[in-house]
Amino acid sequence: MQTKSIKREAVKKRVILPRAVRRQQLILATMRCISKVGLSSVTMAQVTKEAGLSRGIANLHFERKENLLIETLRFVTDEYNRGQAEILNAVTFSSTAERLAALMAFQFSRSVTEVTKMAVWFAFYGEATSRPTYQKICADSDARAARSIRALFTQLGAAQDAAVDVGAVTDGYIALIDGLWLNLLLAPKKMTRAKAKRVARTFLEGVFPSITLEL
Amino acid sequence: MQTKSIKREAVKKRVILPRAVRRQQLILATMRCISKVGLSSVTMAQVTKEAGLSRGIANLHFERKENLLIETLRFVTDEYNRGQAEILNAVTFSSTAERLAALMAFQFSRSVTEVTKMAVWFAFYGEATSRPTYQKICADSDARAARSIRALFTQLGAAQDAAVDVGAVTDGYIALIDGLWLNLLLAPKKMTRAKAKRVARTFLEGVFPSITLEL
DNA sequence: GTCGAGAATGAACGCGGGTTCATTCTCGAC
DNA sequence: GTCGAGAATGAACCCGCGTTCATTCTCGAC
Repeated sequence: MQTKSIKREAVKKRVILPRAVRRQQLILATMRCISKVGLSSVTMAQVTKEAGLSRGIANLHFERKENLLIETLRFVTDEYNRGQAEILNAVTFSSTAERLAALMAFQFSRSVTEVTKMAVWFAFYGEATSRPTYQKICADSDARAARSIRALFTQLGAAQDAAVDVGAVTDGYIALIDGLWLNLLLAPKKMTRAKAKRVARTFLEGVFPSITLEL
Repeated sequence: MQTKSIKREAVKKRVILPRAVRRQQLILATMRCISKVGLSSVTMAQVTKEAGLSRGIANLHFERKENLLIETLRFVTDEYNRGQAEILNAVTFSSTAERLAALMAFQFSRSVTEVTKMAVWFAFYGEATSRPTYQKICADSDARAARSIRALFTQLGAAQDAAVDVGAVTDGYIALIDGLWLNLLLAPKKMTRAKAKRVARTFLEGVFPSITLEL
């Protein structure tokens, strides 16, 4: 007799999916919401709606809102660190300069500089001062990133004629990238990915005079 | 007969002060609160308590919470821009290099890098993506700062042997300072004001080889 | 002194948001 | 097919926060 299915449009069939899938759906929805309305006014209702799921599901998979936020931050930092590590550990580069060029290309790639990700990144940075958990995640991520970049710069420094303060250059390069990302986010009309790359190159050619960077 | 004043400790006498004073008290209290609990969880109750005033006073002087927050952001950016302009417009410097050194000293002075101020600064940056008003205030402040720094660097560039991409160097310097501030805020144990200054100097000496910066 | 303007107070209100949980639904085991 | 475990739902609850406003207090004008 097909009673229910006749002329019933948009019948929402309940779907059951693995925990990991649900968690990722919610994390991605959270990122979109943060970049849309800001960390300080994201609500659970918005996130679950954005994910196309029911009200209570976030609590089912993350217990508390705070956990969802923390996992979102971790998701973004982990993804970045994986990408960076992939380049810095790859064995396929024929020169250090080439590896460095690849790093910069990655740091200013569309994928990394996507508003959705950078908005999340800086939203949490902005709250890190008052939230030890955020601060720790950010600091750990930064430290990991710094260590491998420092190694790269040590190689580059050894190939120079004059002595280079590798520590200062590493700190400076990382700060420069952070600052450029911030600019990219706050004034996208004034700062572009191409311009940012040129700025970074100018800096590197300044401190490593004998380098040649093809981008 | 002195009825009331005998043995009455902590008698709260109601004090009436000019509007401007009250506003500033509230703004300063807001800054302390933001750096303590974060922009996303500041409450009016906290702010007024921190200011040692009554519950309703913030609404009396600012109407809505949002206005208080906006004025707080403006307060911080204005103060910074006034300080920077003072150095960049001063007529007392005998050389451009000297003026630049003064700028750096200011940018990493105790007063500017105070947690209370930087936490506020980055808290609003973090929300700027989703709040046009914040974004505009930040962008305007940045633009003003950039213009005068660019003028300074144009002078420095003209004194160099080789051609310098002044636009790129200006953008880079500003990004570098922002990034160093962020580091100072997030990892104060790893980055110090002295170290940050050294990093900035390394960068400048790289792009302006013939400069000498005494700090 | 008296009076009025308006600054300051804080109790009370209403709404919006996180969280809970009874209920419904799905799917694999048997 | 039947059953049970547990995934998913969303209405309901409750608390906390921004905002309001009747009331109190201060101070300058006269």
